Amino acid sequence: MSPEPFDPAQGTPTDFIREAVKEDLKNGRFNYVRTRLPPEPNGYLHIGHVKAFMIDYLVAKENGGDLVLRFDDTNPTKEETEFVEAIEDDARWLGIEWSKVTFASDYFDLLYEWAQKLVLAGKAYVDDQTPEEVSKNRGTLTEPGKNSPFRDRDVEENMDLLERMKNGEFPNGSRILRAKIDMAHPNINMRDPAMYRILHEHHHRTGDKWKIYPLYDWSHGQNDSMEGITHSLCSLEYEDHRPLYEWFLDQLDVFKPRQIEFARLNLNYTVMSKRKLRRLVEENHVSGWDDPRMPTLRAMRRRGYTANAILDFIRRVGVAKNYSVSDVSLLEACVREDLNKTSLRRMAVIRPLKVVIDNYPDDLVEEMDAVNNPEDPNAGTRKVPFSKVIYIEQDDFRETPPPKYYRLFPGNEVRLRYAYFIKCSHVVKNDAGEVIEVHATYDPSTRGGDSPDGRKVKSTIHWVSAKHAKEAEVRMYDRLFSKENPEEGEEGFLNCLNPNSLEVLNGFVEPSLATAEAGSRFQFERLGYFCVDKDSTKEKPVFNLTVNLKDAWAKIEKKGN
RNA sequence: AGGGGCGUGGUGCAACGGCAGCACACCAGCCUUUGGAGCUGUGGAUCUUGGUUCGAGUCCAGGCGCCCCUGCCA
Repeated sequence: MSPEPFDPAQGTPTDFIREAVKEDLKNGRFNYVRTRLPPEPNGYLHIGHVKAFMIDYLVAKENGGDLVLRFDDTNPTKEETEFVEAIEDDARWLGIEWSKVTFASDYFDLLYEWAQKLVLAGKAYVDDQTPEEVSKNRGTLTEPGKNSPFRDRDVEENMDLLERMKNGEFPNGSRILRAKIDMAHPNINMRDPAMYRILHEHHHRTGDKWKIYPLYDWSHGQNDSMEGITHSLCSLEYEDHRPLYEWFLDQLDVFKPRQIEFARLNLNYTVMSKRKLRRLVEENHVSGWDDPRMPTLRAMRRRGYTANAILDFIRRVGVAKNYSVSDVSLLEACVREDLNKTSLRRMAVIRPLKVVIDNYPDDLVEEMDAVNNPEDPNAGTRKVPFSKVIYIEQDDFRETPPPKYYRLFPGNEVRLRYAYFIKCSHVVKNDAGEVIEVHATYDPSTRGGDSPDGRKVKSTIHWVSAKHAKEAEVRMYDRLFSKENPEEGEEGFLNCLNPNSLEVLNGFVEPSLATAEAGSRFQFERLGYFCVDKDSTKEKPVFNLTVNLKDAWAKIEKKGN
């Protein structure tokens, strides 16, 4: 019943990173493998992170190495403890294992000593230029920068100034510590990059101890070295930073990990940047970080996605250096494949239409045997009550059937799943001319769904007994954006929100669903996979659409038009 | 324009000088007590030009296109 645990060794294709790591082991560059997960604790994990996480985790695991979960908390103005917990929780849910949890801030003291070493060696200096001057003197893509007038300060003065920066003697922004490299370097990251900035801010771990905080370039590689990370795997935009990563380590003459870059995950019909996701939440386009339409792990969990399905998707997407945008339909296919094997089937009618079976006894109730999961015989069967008045799906009835429509219409016979053949006799309409009630007759000899005379029907439809059904709220989700690439344009993504991304329906579910617990998953036959939401109550269960079933009829109908 | 990368069906990824393949999507059919699932099949790609080679997606040279880089963000 429970999904099989994810086996990294199974079917994980090789890629250029795995090959590079193997090569490093073979030629002795390293004799073990250790990677690191470097989330910044300033937001929730989204599916894009999963790709990076799995590369880090599996590369370590496949080579008998380990993974360090290191929070990159070098910027106290943006980071919060709340996210640390959430990130760990999501990562655990994915099945990722790490040997220890660390923080960049654990190394602030040692990192400061290393900075002093560089100052002493004449490789770093305190710059008093304003941020504007620093920026202006950096030059442009095509023009070299200009040396700072403070670049040639002597070592003693630099040491003194750095210490006083640390002690909080100077205001924010008044000075920075910079590496002394080359202001004319064609790679702008090498034009005397900043190492420390002054920030009189409270830090979620170190409190008020520090008045200066390291920048990413100065922190990350040094932390990698301190932790004995062999392979620092990151996304493409850090390729330009690799020369700097290596420069610091070379100057320091310390253990030197290897940085390798790969293309991050992008998904169509989705935005992935933290800033944009935050706007969706803050401007109430969604109900929160765990709104099931969001690409965050919290949201996907709530929606009913399994870790297995997400991991399978990541595996199938692969790893390369091409900028790429993956198709959400692949993700959906992975979810269907996983859920198809494991989900219990239930009947639910989400857009109800009343059907009265005129020749069925008024007070009779029969218990029909229904299969729980045709993909899994061990899932057994259950009883579903049947009676004279039932609900069927509005889509399953047409007064005038279009071509190729096999479902119920006047004069046509269909099978009620696990129950009887019924034939539509007539309809009842309201003043507006809408069909509000369908009348039918049943064939008592077809109990269970087969006719003794061998008569066939072309369609089987699902139903619930009106008398026994439980009312339920069903939240139907669709893509949050109506454009394949909502990211293009700054404001663009808010202009292409799909107005129909959430539709709340009130339907009826079979009685066995009345007590389903939050988080449990079912297939509603012929509709899709659904997950019980945390908003569910005993009085009114709430179901989230995880993903719909493939709908062949919808395709036929669409083509007809 | 300077630097760093990347160009293989619609999408994502393979092919490591030797028959361009896989998955999803698409299309057609079979089967079906889910128009689900499953099964079978079709179509469709090496950015371009030249070179090396018996043989080039792969190696070389030029061109073209796309992405990233001028935070005291990561």
